[in-house]
Amino acid sequence: MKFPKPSEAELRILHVLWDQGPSAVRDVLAKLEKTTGVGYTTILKLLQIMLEKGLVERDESSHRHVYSAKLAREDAEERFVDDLLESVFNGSKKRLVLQILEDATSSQKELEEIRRTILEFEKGAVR
Amino acid sequence: MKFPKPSEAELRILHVLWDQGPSAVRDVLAKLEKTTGVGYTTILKLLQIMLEKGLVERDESSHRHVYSAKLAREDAEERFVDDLLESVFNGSKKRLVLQILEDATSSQKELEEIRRTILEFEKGAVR
DNA sequence: ATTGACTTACGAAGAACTTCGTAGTAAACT
DNA sequence: AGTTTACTACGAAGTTCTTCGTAAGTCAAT
Repeated sequence: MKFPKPSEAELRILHVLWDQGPSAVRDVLAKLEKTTGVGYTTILKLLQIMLEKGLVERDESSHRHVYSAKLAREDAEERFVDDLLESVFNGSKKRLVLQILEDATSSQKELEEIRRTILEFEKGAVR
Repeated sequence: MKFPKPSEAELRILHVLWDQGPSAVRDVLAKLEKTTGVGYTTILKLLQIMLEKGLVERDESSHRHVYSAKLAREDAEERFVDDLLESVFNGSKKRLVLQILEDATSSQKELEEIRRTILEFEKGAVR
């Protein structure tokens, strides 16, 4: 277990770093202040904490520090999925997938998309 | 949004109530003390808090209170999946399913199981 | 009826998370 | 150069979560 699980607020910041690439505090704030209403120093503090945890790294060569995600999107996704599987579905991927399919908000279009995804995956991923 | 999202410890207790049905504190403890090493009053306190939140209800007719889950397993599963979709996968079920398939711990057997699950679902669920 | 075991209620402490205010420092601008 | 603006660092407060200790109530069995 290399990385700690990012908290909700940390995850919001990681999304920005994944989407925009290396960013200064103000760049992250620009993306989050509308949706979260959070202040500048909050983002700063969170990034500092994330730095300590190893979730991000920073470039201090200029006065305006630039942060980038050290935890890859894929790895974070896998970590969250594994945790959900363990804590909610007793490790059963089958039951998790079924729950996704049965989700009240599932549209016909989504279902078709998921079906195609699985077909393509099986075609490409021979193990 | 009727129910608050159960915390980790609350979820562990809900699993016991889902599996065993209505249970007293001691019954829950019996199932959890080996795995979590947690004490009696911890379970008691958690159940009291869960009662306040509406996650469980209790029968006080006897001195030994009996708790039962008010939040259904299905509803909890849906809630957790929806939250994960929102917070990690930007609402994309396709990407979540893909992540499950790509999960490092996926065995051939599991993949086959998931494929069958989807086929069966599509057969049964015409919309 | 006293003791002992079991139970509930309550408070409190420690940890993690989230947020912000304040102070100090660097950069930019007139 | 002096002032304004932008940035970092740090501390602290409020919240939730998890845990347990202690006190008080109930019940059964001697």
